[in-house]
Amino acid sequence: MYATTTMQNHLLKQVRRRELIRAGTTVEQMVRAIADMIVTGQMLPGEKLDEVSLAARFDVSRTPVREALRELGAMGLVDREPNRSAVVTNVTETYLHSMFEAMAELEAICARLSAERMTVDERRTLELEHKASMRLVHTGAEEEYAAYNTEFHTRLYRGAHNDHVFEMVAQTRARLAPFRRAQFRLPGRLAKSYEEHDRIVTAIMRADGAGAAQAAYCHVETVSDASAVFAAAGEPAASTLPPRGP
Amino acid sequence: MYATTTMQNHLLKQVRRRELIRAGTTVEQMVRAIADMIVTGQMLPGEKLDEVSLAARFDVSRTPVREALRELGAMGLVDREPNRSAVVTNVTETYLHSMFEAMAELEAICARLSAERMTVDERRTLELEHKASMRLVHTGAEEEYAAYNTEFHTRLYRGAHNDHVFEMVAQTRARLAPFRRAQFRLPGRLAKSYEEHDRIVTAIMRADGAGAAQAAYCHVETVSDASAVFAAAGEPAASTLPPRGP
DNA sequence: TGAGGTGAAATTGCATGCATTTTTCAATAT
DNA sequence: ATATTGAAAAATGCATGCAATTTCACCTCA
Repeated sequence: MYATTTMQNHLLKQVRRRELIRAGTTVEQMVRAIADMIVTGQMLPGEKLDEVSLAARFDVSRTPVREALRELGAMGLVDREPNRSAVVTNVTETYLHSMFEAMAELEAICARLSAERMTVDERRTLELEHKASMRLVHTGAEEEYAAYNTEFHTRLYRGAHNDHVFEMVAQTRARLAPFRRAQFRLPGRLAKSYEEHDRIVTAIMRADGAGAAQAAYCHVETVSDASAVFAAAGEPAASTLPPRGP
Repeated sequence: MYATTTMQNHLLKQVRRRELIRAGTTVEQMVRAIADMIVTGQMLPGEKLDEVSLAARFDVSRTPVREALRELGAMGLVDREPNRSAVVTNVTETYLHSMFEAMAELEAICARLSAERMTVDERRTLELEHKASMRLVHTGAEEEYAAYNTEFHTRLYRGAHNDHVFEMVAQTRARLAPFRRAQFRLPGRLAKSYEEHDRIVTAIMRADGAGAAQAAYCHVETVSDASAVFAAAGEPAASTLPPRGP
């Protein structure tokens, strides 16, 4: 299937090795590549990931492919069942709801801790970049704003100064990614997002932990509502968080 | 190394298959077995897990062993680096602290949600079992109380009715397990634990979410302090959570 | 037309083997 | 005595091959 002679394989391996000097082992690279395809929507929930195709695609044998899939399974990005192909995780509406709710709780924690712990530098950067993002809102630069938005939230997660919380929130965010695509396509979403960020930033600058938590919780709530959310392969899933703060 | 003829292998496989009917694939079984050894302290942080030994021990080839190790790595129970043996995760004091803090936050969330969402049955069971546990405190049955304690907390996690939060808290608990052994060996710890449980249960029965969260946060805080906590291979790590509720 | 059965092809699960990297340990130098 | 080096031993990374399971097209029969 991967029809190359031993000789050729060795040559290929040498070539690949050089590319990978700054990219870790084959498996790590594959995990990143596949995770990225899932998170960015190049692979959709429900899509099959068969080992032979992936092996051909990455020009490796099935062994590293299987290890990558196992890791992706542990990360929650793909579902695996014995003797079945791995599948991009497609969660039930109930589970999706639980992830959004958990995300709101986690963001609230990060916002609260950020309000209490961010360094002067972190606060300054947060506020500066936040204000700069207004330009993107005015020009309606959806793509750019989406990128900025990711940075903004990552700053919150880092600002909490808790590595384990950071891991959890990053993992939850990755698993949620396939289901929150195109959230900035909705009209007026950019401006609303900016305003919500503003409430969070203001509270953090005041070291108002409770206020920051409340604002962050509500922010995720509206993202949860605004997101183009699909439960099972294109089936729309209404999903509203309970109307409380933490 | 695994010196068996093909013939013998097939026979062994048949035998194993029967044992595994209710245990999933070889890899899944190994993941459970190894995770259990780590969580229960049969393997200590820093201990090496070499593939050949594990293969011999479970009487399989290295291929499934490698997959199991990769999954355990993704779960955070072992550390893996390229071309190195896997090692039972041994975290820094700082990271350990961040896990305990995260645990406190997660328990607080579960307690709050439990107070708001537990069914009548769940509340009744929680209270009944809690009261029954007083007997164990009086008789000083440490082992039994530890088992009950696990059940108690699992009930809280379930009572939150949020599957993703449940997953996160379960994973955090598993990763913390190697570092919190023997927490009930300290004199008076059983009685104190019971009292703290009592505050949580009382708040939940009153549907007092904030009170339950506060009580749960403090409970983890004292567990964090009381735990025999070791950062790097036997090095004691003082670890106190900040003196706040969520 | 559709439900159910059948066998070949496709796919997964695991064993084995080879190349490469790390580890070990003794010999030598400082 | 400690540090250094270098080659043998051991361990990991990945390719390949075979058995077992699943999938799917096709056929049969109601």
